[in-house]
Amino acid sequence: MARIEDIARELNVSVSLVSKVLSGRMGSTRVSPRVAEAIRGRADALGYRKNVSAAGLATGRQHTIGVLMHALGVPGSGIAEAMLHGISREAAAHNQRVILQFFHEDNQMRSWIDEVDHTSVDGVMVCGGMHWDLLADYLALQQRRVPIVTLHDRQMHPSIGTVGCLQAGVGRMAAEHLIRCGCRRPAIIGSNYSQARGSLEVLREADLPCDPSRVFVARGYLWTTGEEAVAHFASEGVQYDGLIAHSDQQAAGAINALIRSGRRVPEDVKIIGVDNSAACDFAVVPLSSISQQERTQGLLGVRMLMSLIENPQQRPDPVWVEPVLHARRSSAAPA
Amino acid sequence: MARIEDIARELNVSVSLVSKVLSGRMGSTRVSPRVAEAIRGRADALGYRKNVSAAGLATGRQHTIGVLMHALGVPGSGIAEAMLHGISREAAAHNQRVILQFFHEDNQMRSWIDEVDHTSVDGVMVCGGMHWDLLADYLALQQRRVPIVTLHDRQMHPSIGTVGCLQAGVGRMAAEHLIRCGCRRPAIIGSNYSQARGSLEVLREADLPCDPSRVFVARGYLWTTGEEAVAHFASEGVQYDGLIAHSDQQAAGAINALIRSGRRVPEDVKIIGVDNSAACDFAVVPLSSISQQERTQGLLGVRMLMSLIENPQQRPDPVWVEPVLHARRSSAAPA
DNA sequence: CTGAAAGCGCTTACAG
DNA sequence: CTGAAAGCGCTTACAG
Repeated sequence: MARIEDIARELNVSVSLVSKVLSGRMGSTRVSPRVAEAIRGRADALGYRKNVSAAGLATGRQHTIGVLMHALGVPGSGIAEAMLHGISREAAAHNQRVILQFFHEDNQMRSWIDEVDHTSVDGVMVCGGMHWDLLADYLALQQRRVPIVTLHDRQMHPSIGTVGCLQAGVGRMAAEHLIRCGCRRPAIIGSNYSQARGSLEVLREADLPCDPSRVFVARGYLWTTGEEAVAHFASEGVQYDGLIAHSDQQAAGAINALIRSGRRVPEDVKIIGVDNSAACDFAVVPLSSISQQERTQGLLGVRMLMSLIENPQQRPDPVWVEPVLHARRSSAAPA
Repeated sequence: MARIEDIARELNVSVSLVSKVLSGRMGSTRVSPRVAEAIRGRADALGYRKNVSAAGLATGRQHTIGVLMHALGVPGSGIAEAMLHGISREAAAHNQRVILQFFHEDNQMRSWIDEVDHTSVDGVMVCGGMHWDLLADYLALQQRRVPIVTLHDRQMHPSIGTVGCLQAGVGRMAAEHLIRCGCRRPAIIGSNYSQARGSLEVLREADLPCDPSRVFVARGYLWTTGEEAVAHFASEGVQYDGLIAHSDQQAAGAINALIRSGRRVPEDVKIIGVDNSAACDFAVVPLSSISQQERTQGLLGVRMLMSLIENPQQRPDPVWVEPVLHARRSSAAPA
């Protein structure tokens, strides 16, 4: 509960000087090292801690960023947590606190944003599902001088900073990998349009079958959709020697269904998922997967946001992280 | 950027009155509904947002709680995220912001705590691994008038509020379940001492084999320890018809190893894990598991912390949530 | 009952 | 160069 004033009084120096020394912002002021040392020593001895509200009120900087996480990732994927780890660590490196709020509905998010301005956070980061309905709210927030960075796979607006991973690239990587492993007729569990498009492009370029019948359009990323896809392709008589899933859960569900129907993975069908979740390693057949580097996204997102906070006029180009392939046995070529 | 003063001036009322109306704390003051309405209307029209730093400085309440998360849960378990969801939602219900920081080492945590006092957060919640080394820091934080609640499975100190799940109870539940499913000779993958003890108690009470040789002491909760346990019991010649694991990853690793060695789950060996993670549903053999209700823990933790913030003198009794059994095929009794 | 005024603890432009 | 003083925007005890 010691205040700057207490230190100043005890040391017979001005409050200004103590403030300047303790905040490290000396301006044009000069102090003898002796005095500076005395001030710091006294602060320590008194257990002085800066009152962040008072400092924030005076400077207008809160040293706080808001993180809004909109239901991200399939349960167990661990991607939301990875992103938060990246954000948390990088924010700490920039001496920023992180205010976290999870959301399930647009309206919760809208009312949170509506209450916020530059006196509560220095900037805002939005993670998870992209919601065009919220664009107007994001822009309104910017008007209130709160810079915003989204961690999405598309840039919603030129004035909104974005870090993400291009989904078409993920889809391309999956298809290229299966082809490299010897697949000639991969099928696709298509939950993500851009990923599916990327995969189909690669198949077309390689002169492999790529008609729409080879894509099972799923509504979601859960393991059940993987089972459904296997059943669907069977009932439609679609032949395939590879399966591109859009989540690891999906891929796991598909593996289970295939094994149950007597097919072998990877001998008969090679499979690859997305998320590189922990379960890839301990699946019956260790699962090949593609990581979108969520942790790195979080880190780069914070950097971009900090740079926007320093210089609000910028319109930074979107940053796209490269997906990373993790090949495991589910896609292994015959030995 | 509108301030209370702007509203007051436009409406020709006092700043005090506007503050009282907008904060809803009228004290002994009375306003006509007409004036109150006018004030609120003007605030809306001007896009007024309370400056939380100024309010915090004046009242001493920050409407913010700090959440320190110390590497919690095996990757993919989803328990850290569940806990955060519970915390985030309940904090919002109490109109509190959540400041989140992840930690990997004691010292990071120590220095965070050391910088904090009641002018930056109203209270602190500690989740994840229990670190006795930090007890002194927690108590020092309390001295600085910051109440603290830990989400641990033991109470570290009578003055520290605690919400958790008693590990012996988890162990008991696992053993009781396997016995109910027909196991007469369960073995244990013992990563958690208290859980193992609980299971052994139940075995002893049921007059089933419970000598130490039936516990494989593992160092960690990853799937590899599950494989190691199966190999260990095989090489030691330990016979078992049930396997109690202390994480789902472990259980999954064990299932894989058992299947590879030609044993059937659940026919030859019944297995149960802990965490009730998403992967339980899409494992080759859907995995029975025990949930420690992390989401509920988070919720109750916030409630306890809020109550400590209102009334710092309390020494609330620890709250232990009941573990919840989720039976799946891996432990199914013969049909 | 009402509102002017002091105060929360810091920062910094600027008078001396 | 230095430090007194004003100011950040809110809250609330208390003088009238």
